[in-house]
Formats: sequence, structure tokens, C-alpha cells
Amino acid sequence: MGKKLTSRAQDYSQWYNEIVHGADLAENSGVRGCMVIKPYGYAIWEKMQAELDRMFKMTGHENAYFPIFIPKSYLSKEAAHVEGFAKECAVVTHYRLKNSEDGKSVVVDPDAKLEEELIVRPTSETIIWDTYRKWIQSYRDLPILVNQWANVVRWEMRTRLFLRTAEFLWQEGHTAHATRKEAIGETEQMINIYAQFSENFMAMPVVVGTKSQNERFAGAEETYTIEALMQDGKALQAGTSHFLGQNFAKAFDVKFATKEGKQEYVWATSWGVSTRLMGALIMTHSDDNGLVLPPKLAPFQVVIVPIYKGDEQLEKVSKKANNLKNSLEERGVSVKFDNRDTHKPGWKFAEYELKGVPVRIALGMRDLENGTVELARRDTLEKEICSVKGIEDKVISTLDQIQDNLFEKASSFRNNKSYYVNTKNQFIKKINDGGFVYAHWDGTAETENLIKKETKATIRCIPIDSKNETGECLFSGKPSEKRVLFAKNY
RNA sequence: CGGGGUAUAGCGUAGCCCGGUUAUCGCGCCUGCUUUGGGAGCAGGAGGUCGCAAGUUCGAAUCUUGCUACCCCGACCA
Repeated sequence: MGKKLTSRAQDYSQWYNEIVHGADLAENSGVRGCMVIKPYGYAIWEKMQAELDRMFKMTGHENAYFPIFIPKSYLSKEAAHVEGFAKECAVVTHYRLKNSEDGKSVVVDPDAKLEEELIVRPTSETIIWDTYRKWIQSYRDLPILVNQWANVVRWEMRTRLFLRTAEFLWQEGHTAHATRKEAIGETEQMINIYAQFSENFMAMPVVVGTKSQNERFAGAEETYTIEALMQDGKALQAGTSHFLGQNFAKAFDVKFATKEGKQEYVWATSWGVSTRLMGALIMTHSDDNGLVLPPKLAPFQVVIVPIYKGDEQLEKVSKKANNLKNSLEERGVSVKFDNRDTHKPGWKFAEYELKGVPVRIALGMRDLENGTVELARRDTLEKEICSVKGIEDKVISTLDQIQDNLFEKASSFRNNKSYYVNTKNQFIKKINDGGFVYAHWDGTAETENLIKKETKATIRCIPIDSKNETGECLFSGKPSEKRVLFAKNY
């Protein structure tokens, strides 16, 4: 074993930072709170994008693009919305620079002040609904099912790579519907797509639920969420889908003529996931040796490391390795053959372990003689000598096993850290230990605020599959109809 | 945004309290030879506006002030 990361037990935050840097995912930039996503990290994001985009299109959505700038007046048209975002908006006030008087620098030209300031979008509901007004006249124009891939800016005070940055990448879906029912259906469909993506691609189990009023999106009537449990026992909101009612239609005067010829306001939804998913991915699977990637999101699923002495051996090994690479690629497996002569095998082993490559194949002269390869899997760190004959099937089944195993491991971790508590003391203890705590709650914002103040826990969601079960709120003693999910959160 | 801390070569650091030769060490980097199945060894070498800007001083990495960035803890948030 080579250089050691800080262990999770020792310092979880530092472990996280060391993985992000060590696995070459991202780094801080010269701009406060803004990150540089490096090629290896971006490749993972691209894998996420590709699958999500496919799922969006399968359900009838189209991509479009709206401006990064939003006139200030738009933002204030929906009261709750502006209140939610006002405190974290970047504002453009001028459109020109000029040389300073001493000629050594550039300064903002005071003569170039904008008539109306522009907000750098923190989210695009307002500019999009201002646009939809022009697109929608009749029920025949509905539904509109549009998504955009974009960057947004929220001026965060405290940032962490991927988890909370001032600028981040995301997708935001914005749909318009003729009926309340259809819009709610869309909201639910999209949260389910996020849940499927999380579980099937990220191998990350999530709880699907709705947000309490306190946690709801600014301007939404209902917010659906997927909540995942990180290895330090804190919850991470991984994606949200909002039923916006007619709030934005009313704010931007978007009406349509029904079949009967009546004018009605349009029903809206919006939904998004962001580069925060990268943080979720890291904190769900990775271990003290580095990143662990599920095969479906790995930039390359297999790395082949040659072992040789001298050019002659390298040539022989390379020939075999390239054949193997080709035959794996024909079967749909992505492979990197690392034939760099500048690093030794041991160095490469450690490097790819840190980078979370699911399967490593080592190939040397001994293997050429015996017709074998050494196959190592990242999730269990197990090594096995395999016959090269039929190795493609073996690799494919190993990748499948890794994908499944990661989900199983994450699921059992979460299940073991999910508690059903019935007393205040138990509640406080389990919250402090970390984990998902299911408890009765009286349904009021006052009690939720009290709990947050006393325990730092918030209601992560009211789970969709929460069974009706009468009980008493642990903090107010008032009656409750179902348990809700509490946790400390990111 | 409030409290605390840090900033010295690509990375991690010593020196700072108590100002004074050529700024320390490790990793990495370059060259050569030997190596190569879990981060190689030896020899030689390169690399620094000590975060930025002012100030104090004969003299500043070291003292003072301002700025910027990052880390930790809070409040806020995806």
C-alpha cells in the first residue's frame, strides 16, 4: 500500500476533500466558491448527463436553452420565489470596463450602468415563464415539456466541492400543463425517474417523499425529493421535483383557451438534479483507499496494466493487451490500456484504486505463458487469477456484480442506520449518532422549527410509502397520523 | 454573513514568537544507470516576486494595516 488517505473515521470532511483532489475530480479555482471540474470528474458527470438525458427524452421531453441573465423585475413577480432566492443572487450592474487613470488596471465604467440590473440565474422559472406566455395560447399548445442543461449561480457563504458551490451545473425541467392532475403526474413521474437513476446507475438507494412546508421550494405548492444517506450518517438531498400549481402562470399571466373556450391559468412543474450528485456518489461508495465507482458511471470500467521488463516484453504483453481491449470493447465494455513506460505497475495499481476504476487487469509474461490474467475488483479489493479464455464473460459478470454489490452495500448501510423511535431521548440519541430517524410529528412548522433548534435535525421528507399509523408527536405530544423522516443534512 | 485558523518551489512543510549570510526538509520534476507481479534504488540537477498591496526599519518570510483565497465551527441554502 502506498500513500494513505485520511480515513473516514479520522476526519470525514478531509477524507472527502482528499478523494476529490486525489482522484482528479475537481479543484478550487481563483474565484471564490467556484470549482474547476477536471476531465476525469467531468467524464463521470457526462455519464450521468447521458443517462438522464436519455430518460428525459424517453418520457417526451426536449432540450432548449434560456438566458443566463434575468431582469431583476422578473424575479420579483412571484413573491415567495424572490424571497427564497434574493439573498444569494449575483447581480450585473454594468456592461463595460475602461482603463484606470493610471493605466495600470481596468475599472468599471460608471457611464455604462444598466437601466435595469440583471440577475445571474439562480434558477430559471421566471425567464422561462415569461417566455411561455408567448408560446401558449390554447390547450393545443400544451403540454410543454422542456429541459435545459445549464449552469446556475447561488452566492453561497460556505462552499464545498460538488456539494455546495457558488456556480454549479445542473439540468432544470420546466413543464406547462392544462390540468392540475396532469402537472402533479409529471412531478411524480420525474421524481421517480430521479429515484430510478439513483438506484440503477449510481447504485445509491434513496427515500422518495415530499417536503414539509419549511423545506419546500420557493414558489412551489409541493416539493418531491429523493434523500440519500451518506456514510457519515448525514442525509443528502439528491434531486427535487416541484409542483408549482398556477403560481408562475399567475405571476407571468400565462393563460390558455380551453376546449370550451374559457381562459384558464396554466399548471406548472420544475425539476432538477445537479453536480451535487457527484458528491453523493463519492460519499455513498468510496472507502479509505479512494473513490469507488459503479461500473455504469465509470469513465472507463476496466484498466489493463502491463507488467514487463524491457521493450521486448512490453511489445509481447501489449499485443495481448490490445487484443483483450478490443474484444472487451466489442462486448460494450470501456477499457483503458495503460502502457505508459513512465510509471511502474505498483504506482498504477494505487493510482487506479484512488480513481475508483471498477476492474483492473494485470497482464505479464507469467500470464502469457499460463494463459491467464490477474483480475482485481475495486469494491472488494479481491484479486483472482483467471483463465484468459472466456475472460470477456468473466469481466462482464464481474462488472454486473460490482454494480449490484455497491447497491446492496449502500442499502444495508442505510437500513442499519434507519431507526423508528418513539421517545424524545431515543430521537436525540439516534440523530446525534447519525442516520435516518423515522418519528411522529404533529405536522406544524412551529414544532419542526423547535426540533431543528433543539437537535439540528430537519424533516428530510414525508416518505411516499409512509404507512398510516397513529401516534404522538415526540416534541409536542399532539396526535400524528404517520412517521416522517428526520436527519441531519448537508 | 459572524467567530477561529492558514497562506513559504507542482504538493506537503521548517523558519515567524525574539527582524540580520546563499530560506529548511520530504514527495514530485529533469538527466543517467540499475529496476518493473502493490506507489523502486543510487548518483547528479533544475525549480522561490516567502498569497497580493501598502507601511515601520539601515535591513522584512519574520513586525503593522488593508485586500484576496482556502480550511474549521455557526446561521442560510440544492
